[in-house]
Amino acid sequence: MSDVARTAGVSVATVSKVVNGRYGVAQATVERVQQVIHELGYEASLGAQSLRSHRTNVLGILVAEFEPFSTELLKGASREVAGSGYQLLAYSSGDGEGAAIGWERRSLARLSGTLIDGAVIVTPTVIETKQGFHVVAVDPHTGPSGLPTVDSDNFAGAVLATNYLLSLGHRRIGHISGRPDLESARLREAGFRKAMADADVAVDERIVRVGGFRTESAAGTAAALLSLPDRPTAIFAGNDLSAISTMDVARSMGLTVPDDLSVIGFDNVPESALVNPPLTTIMQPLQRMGAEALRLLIDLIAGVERDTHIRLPTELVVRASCRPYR
Amino acid sequence: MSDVARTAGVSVATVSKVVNGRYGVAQATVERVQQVIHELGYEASLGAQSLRSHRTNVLGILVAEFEPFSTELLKGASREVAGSGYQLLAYSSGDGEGAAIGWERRSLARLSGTLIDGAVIVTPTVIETKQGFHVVAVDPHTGPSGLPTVDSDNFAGAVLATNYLLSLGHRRIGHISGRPDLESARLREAGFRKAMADADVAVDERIVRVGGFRTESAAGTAAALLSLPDRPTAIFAGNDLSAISTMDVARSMGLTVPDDLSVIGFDNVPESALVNPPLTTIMQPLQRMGAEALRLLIDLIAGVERDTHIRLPTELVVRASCRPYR
DNA sequence: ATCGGTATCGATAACGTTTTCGAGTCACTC
DNA sequence: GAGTGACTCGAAAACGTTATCGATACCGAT
Repeated sequence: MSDVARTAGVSVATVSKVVNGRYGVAQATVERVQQVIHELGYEASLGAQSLRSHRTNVLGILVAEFEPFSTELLKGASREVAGSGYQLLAYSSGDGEGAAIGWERRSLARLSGTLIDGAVIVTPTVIETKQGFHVVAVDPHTGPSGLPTVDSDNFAGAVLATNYLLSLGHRRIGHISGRPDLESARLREAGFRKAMADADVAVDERIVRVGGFRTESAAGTAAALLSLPDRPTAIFAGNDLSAISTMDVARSMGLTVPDDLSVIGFDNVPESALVNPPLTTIMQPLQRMGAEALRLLIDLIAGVERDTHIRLPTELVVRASCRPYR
Repeated sequence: MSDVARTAGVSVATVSKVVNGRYGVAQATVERVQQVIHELGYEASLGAQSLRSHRTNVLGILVAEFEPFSTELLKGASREVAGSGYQLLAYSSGDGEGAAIGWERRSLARLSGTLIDGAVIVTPTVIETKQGFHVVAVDPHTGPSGLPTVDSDNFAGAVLATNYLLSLGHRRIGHISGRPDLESARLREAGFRKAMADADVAVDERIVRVGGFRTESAAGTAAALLSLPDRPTAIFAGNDLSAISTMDVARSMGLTVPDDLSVIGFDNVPESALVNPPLTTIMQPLQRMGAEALRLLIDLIAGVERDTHIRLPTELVVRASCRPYR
């Protein structure tokens, strides 16, 4: 900036005023300075700017890692931010495996006082919101709490999945649930039980087990379920990862999907369409969730009065991993 | 930070030393300060930190938008950054459509003096590298120039695609090329011509036309090609978007793919597996490109001597959009 | 000739850090 | 008991920007 000032023959203060379009600079000076800025390719330093003015027109989206789930959200957010006058900054603390819990608090502390005007946090655990700074949570571990939240209807989606299996004639339906500390996992299990109850089908507790939402842990659970003497004819997995893992295990045990076993997942990650057979699953509108979260954040900053909890509908996506019983 | 200093009964200078593990602080003091830091949940402000020290342990990845191409790169980069001691910050200028060219220069200027220690830039056009600051380009418009670069073997991939169509017996093969200002598009066309020449098949210039890599423009080109009296029996599209667009146009003209027309794409974006029929295409290892770019950047910063141009192999992915001629 | 008002600009403090360097304390040595 | 060195700590400057406020110049009016 001082380069620009020197070249244009003015002070840095004047350059700053020109950059920010403040009143009190002669028209001729404005043009001259802008010319020099253009020539030198000057661009304000984000760091210094925010340090002083606490306003950057940059919104943050904080994720533990850039995996399929969060990158889909990112796409949606990116589409929404275009033309809003904001820029988007995605930040990952990069501690592999999200090993260090509390990443969301630390990242937020690092970026909030400075750098960004507001943030979308993906699947946060604990969240104490510093006041005067706006935060939107997407799919938080604990379900909608005090924070403005965007999530999808996990309960209804689980009912959808279970009813689909029931409609195919399955009665002996197993469930591989997610991590018990996650609200979404609890809701999916609850939806499963509700649908079973409504259909007057008793749930056999021996075929409802924790799979933990991860490939390896789900594989263990699937193997246990499938080696029972009266194994389930269909399995509702808590997420697509678990479902895919279940199909692998089934194959390795000599079972073919969907002939010997129907499997349905949850999430509709891109991979679910690529596996063999393509996975029937419940879609969460991830991109739309990202877009809604960003819109909500922008509105909050602008002071718009609105509903601060958005729940988006889930949908059944029928592919080829389920088949009528018998 | 001054809060921490006051609570711990020391000066901010001492706190800074503790945070950065500098020598010259008594063991007892270190422990007391760390205790207070933990209690107050203090985290250094990225902005102020970089402003002063020009070292943040944060690497940037600059993209025009978060679309499938760049988010795949991002996944790869994210995996690579884990455990490296760096954090990852993805930045998008957010001018929809990349309308404003020069976004890469402006974003870089905004973040480089401060905030990030180095950057990966995705599909940049012009790039003047400020010295003392490390930049890696992924798939640059102009091909490998002075900058350290990661790209995939577009030429060999195009040869692969063309040879596949030839091996199916097609002779009348059309090509919908990309934007002429992109090196990758030029290389793909060149590969196409090379393969045709090697097979002693003449290229009919009327069925080689610019499609521009975008859905709408490619649709126009496809429509023109397919309404020729002697339309091609197979089309090699410059990228998957163009290929998908071509299939749509073919369908709307009453042609079925692959029976009446074979189509092959390039990129292997996730969407290509989801369309009907699933698209046969050439895979670029996007995630691996992201990972390689990040590794290269880290090495450059560390001063490791190494090759600064990485070209990754492409691969044929056979799905269902091509069929033998006759 | 003086004054008030307006338009324009620049000096300067502040934002939250890091780094340098000098000052203070203490134990030891001669 | 004074000098020496090692160890610990804090004052202050600097990074690049923005906001405040006072300085200057010029104009027209009294």
